[in-house]
Amino acid sequence: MAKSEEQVVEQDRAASLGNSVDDNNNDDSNSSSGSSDDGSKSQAIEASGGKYQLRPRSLHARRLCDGGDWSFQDAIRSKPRPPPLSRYRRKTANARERYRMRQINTAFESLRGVLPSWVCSRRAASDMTKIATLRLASAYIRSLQDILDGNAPQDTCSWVLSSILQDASRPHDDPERSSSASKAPGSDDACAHSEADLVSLLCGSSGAQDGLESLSYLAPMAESDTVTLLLLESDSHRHWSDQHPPKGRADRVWASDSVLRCACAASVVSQEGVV
DNA sequence: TAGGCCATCTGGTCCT
DNA sequence: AGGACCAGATGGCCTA
Repeated sequence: MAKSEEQVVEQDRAASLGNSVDDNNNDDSNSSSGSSDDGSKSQAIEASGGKYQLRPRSLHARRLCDGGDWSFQDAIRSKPRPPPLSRYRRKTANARERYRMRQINTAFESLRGVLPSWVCSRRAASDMTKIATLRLASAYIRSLQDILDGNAPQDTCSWVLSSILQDASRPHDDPERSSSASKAPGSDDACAHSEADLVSLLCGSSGAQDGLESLSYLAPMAESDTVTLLLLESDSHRHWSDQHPPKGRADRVWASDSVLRCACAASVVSQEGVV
């Protein structure tokens, strides 16, 4: 026989009563009840080289750590804890939460779908995490904005574009391309010669706040890989830019894909400390 | 084995 | 009251 909702509520409440405010705190219960308020603050242990911090587990210590100066006891008294949800409502809430998260994941999939393939091409599919997707999309949007605003490094781009276009016209999932990009460069003298030119061009065109900084969180790419990627058969492509000088906004937008690749490469080069 | 990413559960808060 | 949103906790899976 099914339990009545009241019974379930009672059961849940009884279960929750075992959890005081400091439930699941076993380590710092002493500090929260003792006189070590200063110590609780210091319990925000630095971890992972300062990238993140460990917060105290007890609410009391956490309030102190977060800088609140209100009375914890007063807060407890003035705002009684609401009863836990019934089992039915808990289940429905869980289902809603799952649905909400599915929607979020669907949105992430859509976002990955609208990103140009080359933006993600250097990443394995498994590397397109949510945070990576957001960062790439953010960089992509900012770079598009730069192009529309005319802030893109066009001199640089017009030179580099020619070496990019064939790559852009290839199938995006060409395994050879990624392997060639990761291949150890340096065997080609022409590449080695052009590398300095490229770097100087990229450095000269990437000002301190030219928008390329927005790409700084792209996946790190070795300078040698960047140059190898950009200089693939550059001579044969140079003819293209001669025959197709940028005319208007449409052309610029049309070339945005390649311009962005240039911007990404420039960003990566500067990120590698070449500048 | 540590660390990253993810899905899920859960409680708190705010809004309608 | 119930739903939406958020953040913390937890465990599983994968990879270096």
